[in-house]
Order: sequence, then structure tokens, then C-alpha cells
Amino acid sequence: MPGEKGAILATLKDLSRHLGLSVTQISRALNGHSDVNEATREKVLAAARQMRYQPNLSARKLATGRSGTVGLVIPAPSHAAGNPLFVQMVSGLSSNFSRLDVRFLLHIAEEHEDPVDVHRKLVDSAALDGFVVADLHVNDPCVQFLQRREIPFVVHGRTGEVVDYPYFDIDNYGVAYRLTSHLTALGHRRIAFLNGVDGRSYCAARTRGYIDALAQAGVRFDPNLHRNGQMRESVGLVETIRLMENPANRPTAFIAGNSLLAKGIYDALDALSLSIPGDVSVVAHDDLLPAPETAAMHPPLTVTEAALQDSWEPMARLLVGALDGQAVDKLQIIGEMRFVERSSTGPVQAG
Amino acid sequence: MPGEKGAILATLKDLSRHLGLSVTQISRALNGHSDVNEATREKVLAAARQMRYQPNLSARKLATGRSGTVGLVIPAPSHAAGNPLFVQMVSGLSSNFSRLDVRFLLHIAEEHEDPVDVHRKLVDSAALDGFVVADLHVNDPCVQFLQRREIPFVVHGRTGEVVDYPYFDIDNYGVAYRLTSHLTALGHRRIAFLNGVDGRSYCAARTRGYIDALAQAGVRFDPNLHRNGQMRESVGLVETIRLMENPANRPTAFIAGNSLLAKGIYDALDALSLSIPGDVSVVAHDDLLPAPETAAMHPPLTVTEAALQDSWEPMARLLVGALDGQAVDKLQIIGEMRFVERSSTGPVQAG
DNA sequence: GCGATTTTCCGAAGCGTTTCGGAAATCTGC
DNA sequence: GCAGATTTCCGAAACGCTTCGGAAAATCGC
Repeated sequence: MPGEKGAILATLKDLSRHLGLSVTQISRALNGHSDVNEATREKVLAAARQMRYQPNLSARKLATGRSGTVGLVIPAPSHAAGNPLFVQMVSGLSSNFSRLDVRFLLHIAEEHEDPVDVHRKLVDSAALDGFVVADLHVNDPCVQFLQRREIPFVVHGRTGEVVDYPYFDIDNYGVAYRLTSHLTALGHRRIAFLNGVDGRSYCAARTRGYIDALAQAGVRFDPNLHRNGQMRESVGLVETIRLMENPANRPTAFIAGNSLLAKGIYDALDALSLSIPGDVSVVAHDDLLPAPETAAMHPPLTVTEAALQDSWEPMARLLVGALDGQAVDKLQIIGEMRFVERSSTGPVQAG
Repeated sequence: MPGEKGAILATLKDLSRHLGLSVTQISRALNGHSDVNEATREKVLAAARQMRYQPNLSARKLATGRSGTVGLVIPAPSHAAGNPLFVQMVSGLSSNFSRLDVRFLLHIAEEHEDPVDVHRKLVDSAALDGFVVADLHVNDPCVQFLQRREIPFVVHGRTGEVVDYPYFDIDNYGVAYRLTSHLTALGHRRIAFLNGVDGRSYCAARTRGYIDALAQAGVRFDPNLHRNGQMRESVGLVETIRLMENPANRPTAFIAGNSLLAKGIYDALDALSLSIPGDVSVVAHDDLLPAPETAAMHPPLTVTEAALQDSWEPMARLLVGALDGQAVDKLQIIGEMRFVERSSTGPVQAG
């Protein structure tokens, strides 16, 4: 490995000396400026490759104000449960950013740290150019802070139907509306909704979709049938048991916020010896997580589906768009959602 | 929030103007140098706090050569399985580094990328000061590269018994030796070992411990009884079935590389209607993962235990030690291991 | 072949920090 | 009060990069 250990990193000055050109011109050649001769540009590029030149990002940051690094701040508790979504998100974002030649920094905030302070420190120390914000709250303080400081960011989800920042989101309102009206069309009136974590914005949007679809069918919203919680199998199981305990007001159909909740509902109904869709209909939104596969459940589950997996590429793209100063309205994407009717839904039973 | 939006970040020059001191002196006051009056130091610190001064890390990097950021490079496939260890490691490292005021950068390498190139690019672009290396191979090329370039790093595990770089490791040789000799002492001669991933250094160390302990008891090593593979429940199950299929050479005892493998062994023996420890003894090394709990298994599992959880704090500490230029021999830690005898082991059956 | 463009190049300044060498101020002991 | 030691401070340079304004060289029209 000749030259590997001693020859530290080549700088512009080295290239300049080597080629007999000014540092300025080298810089402009490398960065694709227009006022440099094609012949010399190629010479420069060749030399840069040969000398393994890598621009010093700290120096560039100092000169331009941009570090080429973005970050994601996650509060410690959220992944404590070994959340599989966490892994998927982090690796999806990391690889998509590196494909765009942007470094990705993950910061796990301690329990006691204020997330806003963490963001502040990260930008003030000139470490990060922009942020990904996930697991959005209804009035998210981090979003408010980043907006106030005019720091580029992209969110996964959004805090309302119409907002003025870049985001990638699925139509959560539409998801809930679609699933609910599928059930009302089958005659269901008592439709339980095991939604997501209270206070999250996707959850609030889905609540609105659910209520509107019910109203459309002339059904009054019954708060007792709407439950919030972690989207885990165990939660689906427990809440289903609870809801079925009350004979007076038993739901005839369930909507699950995701496939894990649906799995719990299936388990609970099985334990109660209730058949799907004979006794109870079940629908869910499916993020297409590796497991469970909703098509392979018994019976196959009727779902709206939108691959969570597909959101990381747009997320990365949107953030670099924001860094490049593109207009916000070009940086808002609503992911596609498909309704897939399978055999977990049927007309409501008489009685 | 007055002054939040307009007043961008305060610099040393701002403080200098504000206090009527030179930039030099401010810098030295903040960094705890000796040649600054206590009274003025306090004035400086107060002003810095009040103006929310945050040092510009890029500028500092340029001046000192250190960025205050370390990284971990993970090849994409390793976590694809939703590996729970991955989550634990990343969050453990991230929070421990941030506690030491060091930023932690996670880089997920693409399938096609050479891990060495990734490391090279990261240091040459002046992004990172040092690295954590995990999931170590026997002759790890990343370790070799980092050593050649004299870049600080700390590894989780080690490539041999005696090495000249910082590491945190458990005594893998000792673990295997202890478990094996516990079984030989009970009279077992045909002891199967479901080890870890082939080519990993912990795996090789355990193989040596196993072989030496066998030799000590006068037992010849039988390659057929030694299996490598992912440490997953399903692997434990499959390999156990395979090993028990051959009536001529059935093992009377099993050693599992971790608790997940042990779980698979339990399941397989149960399916084969074999009792533990009546028919077969089982021992394992337990990293004290959240699940499964080896004490709660039926029967409770005899293990060597060492909490993986406890390795991230030392890892972080060791790497900053290496960054600070501490001597390598002060930066090598072997984690404590406890032998816990429970009821999954018994004397070998006659016949 | 001469002035006017156009193309290609360069010097110098600046980003925010640290550090080297030395200067100014304060404190000794007498 | 004065030489010398000590404490406290400062100016300037440097890290590697980008960019502004202008200079040099090539090209053009005629």
C-alpha cells in the first residue's frame, strides 16, 4: 500500500502546486463552474482522482455555511421497545442520504433532554444543515423551532392538512375515511377504531377521517369505540377483549391502525371464538412491514396499503431539495395508497 | 422568543467585542487554559452563556484537526433481519457518546460499497475523528486500514488474544472453556457446540476455548459437533434436529452461542420429546438480551452471563480515550463474566 | 492588425477557531 | 522604586475552502 500511511490527505493547495494552476481555478474546476476550460477541467479531475483528493468538509462549511450533513433526533424511549420501525427508518434514511452524497447523523436524545435544545445545539455548533423530523406531534415544538430559525427540514407526516413546510405523508385522513366507509357500506354501525398514539398528527388525521365517514353514513361518533395506544399486537389484543366485554355495545367491525394491531385483533377474536368476517369484520391500514403479511393472515385482511419502505427515498430527496432552496410547494408529497379488498369483511349480521 | 430568529449564532468575535477582550483570550478562557484571570474567566463564561455561544465545530476542526464526531459503519445486510442487537448497539453508543459531548454518526454502507473505502472517505473528508468497529472479522480489513492510517478506533471484540489497539471484549475463549468443562466434568463426551457466525473473531476464540477444554478432558474434537451460523432461534432449532438425527453420534449435551440459539435448542428437544437435563444437557452464553430470559426458561438455563448492554459505556469511553492519545494498554477492557449454574445440566446418562 | 468582446484565469479576503511568540501589566523581594 | 519573575493579555498566522473583483489571454469583427 504505497503512500497510504504517510501521505495524508491531499488539499487544493497540493493540487495547485502539482498542476501549476491557482487554487481558485482548481476549486472552480472541481465544482463545475462555467469559467474554466474543458481541457484544464479534465486535467484537474484526473489529478484529483489520482491524488485521491477529498474536499475538507469542515473548511467548506466554514466558507459556504453548509456542512453536507443532516440529522435525525430521536427521543430515547421511542425505540426502547426494540421498535422495528426504528431500524427500518434509520437504515432507509441513512442509505438514501449517502446515495445523495449527504452524511446522516443519528442523535439519540437522553430522557431528560429537551428535543428542541438538542436541535438548537446541533445547528448552533455548525454540525448540521438540516433535519428529518419523524414521529410528529400535533403541535410539534421541534417543527416550530426549525421554522422560526429558518432551518431546512422535512417531516414524515404533517401537523395539519395544509402546512408550509416540506413533508412526505400518506393521506391518513383518506385512509381512515376509506376503511370506515367500506364498513358502513356493508351496513356496520358500531365500528371500533384502534388508532395510534394519542397526540401524534397521523393519529389525529385518521380520527377526523373516521368521524367524517361515520357522519356521512349517518352514524354518530362514539368515543368509547375509539381507542389510542401503541401500535403493537398486545395492545390490539387487549383492547379488543375490552371492547367485546360489554355486550350492550359490542362493535360489529374493527379498524386497526396497522397490521400489528390487526394481528392482535385476530388473536383476540380467535380466543373469543368469534369468526371473521362471520361475526366481526376487520380492516386495517397496512404499512407493508416485513411481518405480519396481511395477505397471508386467516382470513386474508382487507387493507389500505402504502409501503413505509418507500418513504425514505422521497424523504431524503425532499430534504436536499429544501437545502437547495427549492420552493416549499414542490417539496410536499403525499404517498400513494391502495385499497385491497380481501375476505376479512362482510355484511353486518342481523341482531 | 426574543432574539431567536434574527440573532444567528454568536461567535468569539461577538463575545470579544462585547467584553472588550481579545478573541484569543476569550478562546483561552472558554477552553480552561491557565493563563487567564479567574475574574475575567467568569465574566467570559457568563457572557457566553447569556449570548448562547456555541463553538463552531467546523472552525475548530480546521484549527485543531479534530471534529468531535465519531462514526460507526454498518454494512447493509447485517441489520436487514431487523436485528435487535443493532438497535441496542446504535442507541447505546449514541447516547453514551453524546453524554461525553461527542457526536455520533451512523453510516449504513450500501451492499456494493467496500467498507474500507467508506471509512477512508469519511476520514479524508475530515468528517470523523475516530470509529467504532463492531461485528469484527478474523482479519478485519477495516481494522488494518485504520491502523495503517493511524486513525483512532475502538473495537467491540478483538482479532486475537493479544492485539495492539483499543477494544472492549468479553473473554470468549474463557466463556467457551468454562461451559465446555462444566459439561465434561459431568461426564459428557459428545458435546455439540452451536457457535456463531463463521469468520467472526468471537466465534474463532470460542472455538479455541471449546477445543482446549475438550482436550483437557481427554476428548477429541469432532468437527461434526461444531456448527456455525446466525445466532437465531430458528438456526438453533434446525441444527439440533440435524444433530439428533444421527443415532450413532448423538450429542448428550449442547452449548449455545447465545440465548436465542438456546431457545431453539429447547424447542427442538421438546419436539423430539427429550427432557432437559434428563436426556440432554444444555448450556449457553447469555448476553442478557431483553428476551429470552434464561432464568425463566423451563428448565432454567445454566449460563455464563455478561450483559451486552454494559459494553456501550466503556466503548464510548475507550474511543475518547484513544482520541485523547492515551496509551493503548490502558484502553483494553475485558468485560466481567459470571457462571450461573441452574438446572439445565446434569450428569450424562448411561448408555 | 487593432479595439472590443469573450473566455480563462488569478490574488486576496474571509469563514471561526486555536496557538505561537511575545508584550504589557502586576507582583516579588529588597 | 527598581530589576526580575510572574501573571495576564494580545496580534498575527494558520487550517482548507469559496468567492469577489479584476487581470491576462484568446477570440472576434472589420
